[in-house]
Amino acid sequence: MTDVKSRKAKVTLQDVAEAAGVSKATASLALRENPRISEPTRLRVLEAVEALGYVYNQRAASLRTRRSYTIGLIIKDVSNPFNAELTSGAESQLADHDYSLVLVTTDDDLDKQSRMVKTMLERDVDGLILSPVAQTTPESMRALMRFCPLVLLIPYYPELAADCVGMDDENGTARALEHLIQLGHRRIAFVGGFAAQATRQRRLESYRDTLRQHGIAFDPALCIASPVTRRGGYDAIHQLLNMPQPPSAAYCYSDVIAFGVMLGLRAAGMEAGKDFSVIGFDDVPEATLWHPSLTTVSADPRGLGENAAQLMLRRINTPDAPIRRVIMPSHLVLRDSTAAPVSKQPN
Amino acid sequence: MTDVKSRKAKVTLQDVAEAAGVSKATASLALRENPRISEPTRLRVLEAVEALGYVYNQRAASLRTRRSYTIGLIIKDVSNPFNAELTSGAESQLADHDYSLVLVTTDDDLDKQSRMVKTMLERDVDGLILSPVAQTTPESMRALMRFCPLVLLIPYYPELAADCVGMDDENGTARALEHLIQLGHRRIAFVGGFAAQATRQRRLESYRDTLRQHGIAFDPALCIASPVTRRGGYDAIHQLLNMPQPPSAAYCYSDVIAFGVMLGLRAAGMEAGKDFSVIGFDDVPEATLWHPSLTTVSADPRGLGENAAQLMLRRINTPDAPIRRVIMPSHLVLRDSTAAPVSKQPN
DNA sequence: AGGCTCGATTAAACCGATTTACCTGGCGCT
DNA sequence: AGCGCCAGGTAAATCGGTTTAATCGAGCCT
Repeated sequence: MTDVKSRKAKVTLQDVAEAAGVSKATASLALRENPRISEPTRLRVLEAVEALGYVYNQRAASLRTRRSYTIGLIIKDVSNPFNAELTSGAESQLADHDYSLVLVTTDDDLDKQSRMVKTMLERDVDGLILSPVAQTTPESMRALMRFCPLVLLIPYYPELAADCVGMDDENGTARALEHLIQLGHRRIAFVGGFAAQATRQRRLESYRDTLRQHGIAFDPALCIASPVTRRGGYDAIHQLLNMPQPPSAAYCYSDVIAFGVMLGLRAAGMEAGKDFSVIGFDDVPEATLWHPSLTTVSADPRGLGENAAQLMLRRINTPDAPIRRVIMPSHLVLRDSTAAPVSKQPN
Repeated sequence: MTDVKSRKAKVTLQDVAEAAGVSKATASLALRENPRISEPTRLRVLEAVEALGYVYNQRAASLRTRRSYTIGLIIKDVSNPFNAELTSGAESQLADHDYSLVLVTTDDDLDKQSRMVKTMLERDVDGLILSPVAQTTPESMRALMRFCPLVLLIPYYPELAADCVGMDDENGTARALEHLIQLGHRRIAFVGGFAAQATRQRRLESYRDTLRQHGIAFDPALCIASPVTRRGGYDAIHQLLNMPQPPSAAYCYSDVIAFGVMLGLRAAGMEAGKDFSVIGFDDVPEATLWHPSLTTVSADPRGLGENAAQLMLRRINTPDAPIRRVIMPSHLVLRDSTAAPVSKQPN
């Protein structure tokens, strides 16, 4: 129980070995519970550890073992609740397996992403979980994979042989639109996101397909691109309501957009779930809290993070395993922001 | 531009040195831009780096330099928006100074906290930013400080000589209550949190003081302890409304509690901002979105995280600097969840 | 020519662990 | 007694950098 005041006094394995009257090698093996070390000596070492207040230096060890037990998570921004949940899921999953999470954000900037990837590689993480910014090229990802195991987070590259976890955009979108169509809606807007986003492209396609299957013509004027922010949704709905033939419902690229749409509706004297129907995507915790609560496609962000972590651990433990793409099922959560259209619009 | 397929082929500084026809020492010094190395050789080294695709191994270097450029952040849970913002602030601040953030969560469990602290120490972080769980003892913190620089996150220990960043609970609380009193409220509840929480103690004290200053008697029956969850607020308001002399307003320990209270009011056929006044604490992003939007004490979680990171960097760079306690100013944000009481209650 | 200085470079120690290959003493067996 | 074997330990190499002290050659001066 040495109560040294100074912070400098780092106790090393060497010190422990000396205190226990054994060699450094023995001390190391004893701590790793190697059977070659007899029980009595192991106990002596353990005592010395206790007495000196030794703390194991994982960093030093990793130099030899070539395992840092550290995974990098690169996302655009933690404050977004979807990403916060995702991070939470990944962190807890990794912690359960004695891995640590080092978190960096890119602010959706390709340049910063490159810098951060470099930093992570220099930090010698055992793997990288990456939610790439929109402009990321498949080539750069391929290059990255030569340096460390990689799990891709949402926008997946079909041409890239990489583990990844995404969402079932198609099914989610189809369910959402079928719900609206069933309620009687015919003019349904698609709101938010930009054309460059792969995820949006997939959803947009499903949107189109589903409409077609139900004999509804696709009207490009009803597709509004916008930043993925509340403001984006707010402005988009404003634009839509001012059309000569406005829609009666909106399928939104994300909950955040949907919130903006709902605010915009209120500002226009309308109410979601009464005069207009709104569906989001993600099911962030806020979705249940809004008034009216938001009907949305549930994407289970936490599960996404957990799965990404699991894929990573699997890859690390069996590097030659076949690549796996996990598609998280998504389903429609019915709440109060959707209703039949206010009539007046014939079948 | 060697396009080796195998991932194993780690290029080391030694390889670079050989390729550039210099010694390992020279290569190292060249990369660190040491003036002792002549420009021509430095360029040769740089070329070799490029040609071989060398990536610097910060981990190996840290063994000698004794700097890992890594800070541990230990919080209870990332999915809580307040903590997500805080994390975001800390991360971006650290990234600006080439430090990385390793994130771990405790789930508000003392045991897990101990394990995580140990893990972080073994990972040899340069410092620890810790938001301690309620039962944490000052002694354990003091012990921890012997191992690495420490910045404490909210519940601050007056008896502990540690850098910390907290919020101005007193001022925020006083403003909130004065606002309610000004509106005409006399029976004002204090809702949420548990007696063990230091933060709650401070706010409760300010609550009491402010009431006294305005000649209002303190009624312990109006103070309801509860878990810091929506459910906690929901149940608490239920209990309060069933009192013989129910309050007309509630000052809540956190926004989350306040949301629960508002839900509870609605369930009881009442509406915040009309039949009852509600004030929260934290100003999480959701607060503006609720209907009615929540009057709350703004605590700037992102700023909190940024300040914590700054304190940490300062401590690392000047270990002997006097300890600093940053109190983030908090102010009342007036929104729609407060109004004059429904009369009937005389002065 | 010899002595000095100085700038550029390098050999070798070091950081704190892991791990391999070798050593040693005691025991059982013939 | 002699031999082999084994359990229990240890010396030394290793991981990939940094840093210190030493080396080396060239130029300058007298």
